[in-house]
Parts: sequence; C-alpha cells; structure tokens
Amino acid sequence: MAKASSVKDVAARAGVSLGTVSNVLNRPERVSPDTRARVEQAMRDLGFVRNESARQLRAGRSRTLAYVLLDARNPFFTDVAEGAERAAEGAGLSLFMCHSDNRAARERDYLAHLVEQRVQGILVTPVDPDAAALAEVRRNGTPVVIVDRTRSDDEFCSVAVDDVLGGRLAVEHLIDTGHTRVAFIGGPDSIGQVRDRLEGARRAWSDAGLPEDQLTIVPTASLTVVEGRSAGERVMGISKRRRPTAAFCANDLLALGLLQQLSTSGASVPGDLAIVGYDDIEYASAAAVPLTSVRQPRQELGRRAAELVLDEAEDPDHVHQQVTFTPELIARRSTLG
Amino acid sequence: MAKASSVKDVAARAGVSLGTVSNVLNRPERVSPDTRARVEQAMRDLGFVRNESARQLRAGRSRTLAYVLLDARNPFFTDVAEGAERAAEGAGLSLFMCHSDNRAARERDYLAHLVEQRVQGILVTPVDPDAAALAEVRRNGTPVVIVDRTRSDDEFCSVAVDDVLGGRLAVEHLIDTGHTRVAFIGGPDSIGQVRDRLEGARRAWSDAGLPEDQLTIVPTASLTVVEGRSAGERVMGISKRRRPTAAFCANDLLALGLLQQLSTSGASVPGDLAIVGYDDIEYASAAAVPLTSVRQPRQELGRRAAELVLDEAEDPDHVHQQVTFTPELIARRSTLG
DNA sequence: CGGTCCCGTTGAAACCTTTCAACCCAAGGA
DNA sequence: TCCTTGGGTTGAAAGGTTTCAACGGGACCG
Repeated sequence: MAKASSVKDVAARAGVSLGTVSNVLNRPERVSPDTRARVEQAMRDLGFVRNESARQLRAGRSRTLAYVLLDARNPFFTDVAEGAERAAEGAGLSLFMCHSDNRAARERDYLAHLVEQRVQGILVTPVDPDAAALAEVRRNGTPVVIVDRTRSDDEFCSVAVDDVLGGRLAVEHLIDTGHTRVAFIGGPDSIGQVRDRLEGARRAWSDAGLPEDQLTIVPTASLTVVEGRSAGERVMGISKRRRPTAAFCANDLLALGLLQQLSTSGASVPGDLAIVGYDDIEYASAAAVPLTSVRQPRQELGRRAAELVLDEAEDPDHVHQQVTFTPELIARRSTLG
Repeated sequence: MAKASSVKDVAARAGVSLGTVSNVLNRPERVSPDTRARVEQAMRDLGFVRNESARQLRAGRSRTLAYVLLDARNPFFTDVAEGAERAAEGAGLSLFMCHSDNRAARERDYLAHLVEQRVQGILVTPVDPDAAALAEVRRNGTPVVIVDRTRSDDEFCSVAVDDVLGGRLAVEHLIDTGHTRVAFIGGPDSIGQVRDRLEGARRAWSDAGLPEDQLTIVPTASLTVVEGRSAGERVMGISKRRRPTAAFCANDLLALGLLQQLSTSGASVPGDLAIVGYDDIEYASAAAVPLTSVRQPRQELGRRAAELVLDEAEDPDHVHQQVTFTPELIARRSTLG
C-alpha cells in the first residue's frame, strides 16, 4: 500500500502546476480539455484520492451531517434517519448515523467527536433533551436540531409529532366506531410520549361527554410485546359485563403482544376487543389481524430536521423553529372487523 | 457564532507558545502544572475545540471506523453494528453507520466519501461482494472487511456465519424430535444464504437416511411475513396424510408469518406443524408461540470484523482471513410443545 | 504593427495542528 | 565559578488542499 499520492504528485506527473490540478477537481470548466485529460490520466495512474481532511481544513466546512440516535434497533429511528439521509443526499452531503444506545456518556463522546470533525450539522434524539451538553455543542459552532423530543426552552430547532393529537385521533376513532368502554394500555408514564398520548385520549373522551370511569388505564412497565401480552391477560380477566370493548395501546409492540394474547386464548379481534396501536411499524400491517395504528410521518420528520439544520448552518438570519407534525390514523381490520 | 478559535488564539491568551498548547492537548505530563492550568483556562474562555481535520491532516490517520450496511431496518445489521461499535469504543474510535439502502450507487458514494475522509477502516455488507469498487477502496489505501457475505476470491478479510451448518442444525433438530416429513420454506434462491441453508437441510436429511421426496421445498418470493402467511396456506392445503409435520423457514419473518397463518386458521403449533425459524430476532422469542430459531452471533460478528479491520490497518504483516462463525439452535415451544 | 482583452495557467499564501530539534534557565556537582 | 543536566518551553516545518492575484501568450481590433 504505497503512500497515498497528493495533488503535487499528480501535478508533477501531468507536467502542470498544482493549482491546475485543483482546478480540474473543483472547476473543470476553467481548464482546457487536453490539460484536463492529461491530469485525469495522471490521477488514474497514481490512484489519487482527494484528502478530505485537507480540503476541509482549507474550506472550513465538511460535507457531512450526523444523526445521533437512541436506539438503532427501533424502526422508528431508522426511518427518521432514512428521511434525513434522502435530504442530505439531495444536498450533496453524507449522513452518518451514530448510535448512542441510550447512554449519556456515549452520546457525549459522539457529540464531541462530531464537533471536532466540524460536521455541518447534528441531528440528535438526546437521552436528555435539556442536557447542557447540547447547548455546549451549539456554542462550539455546530448547528443542532432536536428530533422527536422537545426542550423546555426554545433555544433549539426541533421536530416532533403531536402526541396529544395522536391520542385523540385514536380514541375518537374508537368512539366513532361505537365503543363506550375503552382501555388505555401503556407506561411507564415517565415517558413523555406516553403521558401525551394518554392526555389526548382523555380529552377525546371527555369531549365526547363519556363518563370518566369508563376509560380504564392499564399500566405497563415498558413498551414491549411481552408487556402487551400481560396487559391482555389483565384486560380479559375483567368480567365480561364491565370489560372494555376496545383498547388503545401506547405503541405497536404492546398492541402486537395484546393481539397475540387474545388469539392464543381464542378471543376475537375486533369482536371481543378492538385494538388501536401507535407508530404504524411495518409489523402492524403484517399482523395476523392487521392493526389500526397512528402513523407518524417518520421520514418527513428526518427530512425536515435535515433541512432545518442546514438552514441554521447557512442562513445567518436563521430563527429557531419548533416544528410539530400531525399524526394520522390508519384504520385496519383490528377495529373495523 | 464567533469564528472558532485555534491553538494560536489560545496560546496568545495564555501567554505561551502554540507548541505548549499542543503539549497540553497531547502530552499534558510534559507541561508544568501552572502553565497547564493557564492554558486550560484560556481554552475554556475561548470555547476552543480542536480541529480534527487539521489534526488528521498532520497525523495522517483518523479516529473513525465506518460500517456501510444494507438495511438499517433489519435488526440483524444493527446488532452487528452494535458489536462493531463496542469494539471501536474499546479502541478509542468512533463508529459511523452508513445506510446504503441496498443501492449500489449510494454505497459507492459512501465508500468514496469514507476513503477521502481517510477513515481507519471500513466494514461493509456490500450489495455485491464481488464488486470491483471494493478492490478499488483497498487499492486506495483503506482497509476493508466484508461482513456477512463472502467474496469469491480471498483478497479480503471477511466474517460470516456458516449457513450450511445452520440449515443442518435446524433440520437435525426436527429429525431428533421425531419428524419424518418436513417442509423447507424460503426463497428466492438468488440469495446465497437461502441456498446455503437449504443445502444444509438437505445434507442433514440425507445423512439421516430419510427419503428425499419427504423434504418438501416451498418456495417464496421474498423473506417477509406476508410471504410466510401465503406459504402457510400452501402447506396447510396439502392433504393431512401427506402434509409435512414440521417446517424450517429460511428466516424468522417467514416463520412469524407462517405462525400467524396457522393460529388464524385454528391449527396448533407445534401440534399440527412444528416450526423452526432462522436469525433469532427479538420477535422470535416474543411470538405467540415462542419460536425455535437458529441464532447467529451477530454482535460477535461485528466485533470480530472491527478487530480484523484494525489489524489490517496497523499490522504491516497482516494476512487476510475469512472467519466463519458457528450458528446455534435455540429450541423453544414451537418445536417442543 | 501596436495595444487590449481574455483564457489558461501559475505559485504562493492560508487553513490548524503536531512534531521535534533547539533553546533557556535553574539547580546540582565538581 | 564553571560545567552539566534536565525539565520546560519555543518556533519553525510539515502535512494536502483551495484560493486568488498575477502572469504569459494568443487572438482580435484598430
């Protein structure tokens, strides 16, 4: 592996000055066709690869965006990343994904590294949206956009989805399809999203003039398939007369677990219990009974976040915006029969 | 956002030379405590952040690895990434994930960008493992390790899992649990992994002396839940007398679809049909009937790949190795009742 | 034939860090 | 007192690219 060759080597081989080589690279139209051909040939001969560090050093900016995400295994985040990726691609940039794995320390390391790299901008779904580290990153000169979280101050751009509205949509749909006893399944309520979705559910309920005690809360310890199954056992353990006829789950994993539990025990969906999930993950539509679910515009979220971070990077008059997207209810057989 | 400050600014403010600032950064033990304190204070005052491009330019190497993966939504790849990440973290490096989304053009862009960035090494699950682009990357000076694919020549390090053995394990397990009519569900056979798993299944079958026509091939168009359901219909459409009593699915998504189809139609698992999946994804153990599945050491795969690429980067006597990992059968209720 | 203009090319400067030989000075030994 | 030693600090050079003012030469116009 011979030492990488530089513009100087290329220039020498092509018999031109190194300024010309640079012109071939950056403004080929300024160079006469035959000179250009000679330079390009020399590049091929030497296996020349432009050194991005040097270019960046000189240019002061990189050609990269980064998305620091909490959990690469959650399809929600990878979909967001994909949206951001497309936007980056459109702007001629690369998007690097960094997996903080929900660890604040790892997140900090990544952020520091990215700032040192002088990436054009950072999208981040932070472990703690109010962490001082984020302000520090921006103070150090790198634009930051917060994704799927909101910060208590408005010092940052952020993109998120209106979870209160999502909860409302879900429950309004159940009310519209005739249900008057409904369970909300989800938890722990330390998760902001869970709280918001429940809040939306409650508002829809009281707006419809339904009695508060007919909206049952079934708490779960986490948002997983296993918890969904156990919640199912609890719901079905209620005497038929008083049992809810529909359940709104705080996410699709819970809903899938619930669905499994019901079909294992011979109950019918939606006959015995209608189900609404949240997130509309791929498995939701592929379930044994396709799930009604609240869809968030995930790719759009990523795309918009990328646009915002680029605006912050390029527009000196940039004003921070908190963008809220609108979720959408996708009705399927689990509520429609 | 004031222009970022450099070591020179820090030096001026601290009243020392810029060499000293650099020493504080890189060999703090050489600097007297009070000078160091002064310099560090100046850094804080100015919000100094080391410019990684310049450092890299000087040092000739970066502090980064990258993993270019096919599909960020597939938990298999993100688990591999996680293993690589841990290894990178251990070596003081960052790992960037790049999502090629199965598009050769995007993969090419990423590889080019990474080479220009002079990353220390690239892990890649390529769209086409024999693509000339990979050889080009290495020729240009960046170590490359191929993950979960194998190349026809041995010019690269690679890490993969023995799919033939995996297929064998699955079918041996079914034979051991008393089945003499088995279906292999999977396709298309343009996918190398599908071919290998089937090959392993066949070998186990004939080694056990069972008649070839009792191993039924049920082809699918892709490895998805929906295809699994349709395969289920086909299998259950066979007259009871000749119907297989067990199915080995080429991946877990097929197995989950199959399971859904069976439970929807009232068939029992494993009573009417035992099921073995492949990959042991998270949903496999969380399914209505927990799935027996063939587990691949995903994190280990990533970890080893990272080690290999670092070895290639650092050891002048590096020899390319093709590492093959051994899969493991995880028996659960879908075959054991 | 002389003067302009424009195109293509050149060479040096700048970007910021790290490294390393050289230097200074105080302390200790002769 | 002079010399040595060594810790602490310095300043210049190097690394590869981009930019830009300047330059050379050919073509065109008068």
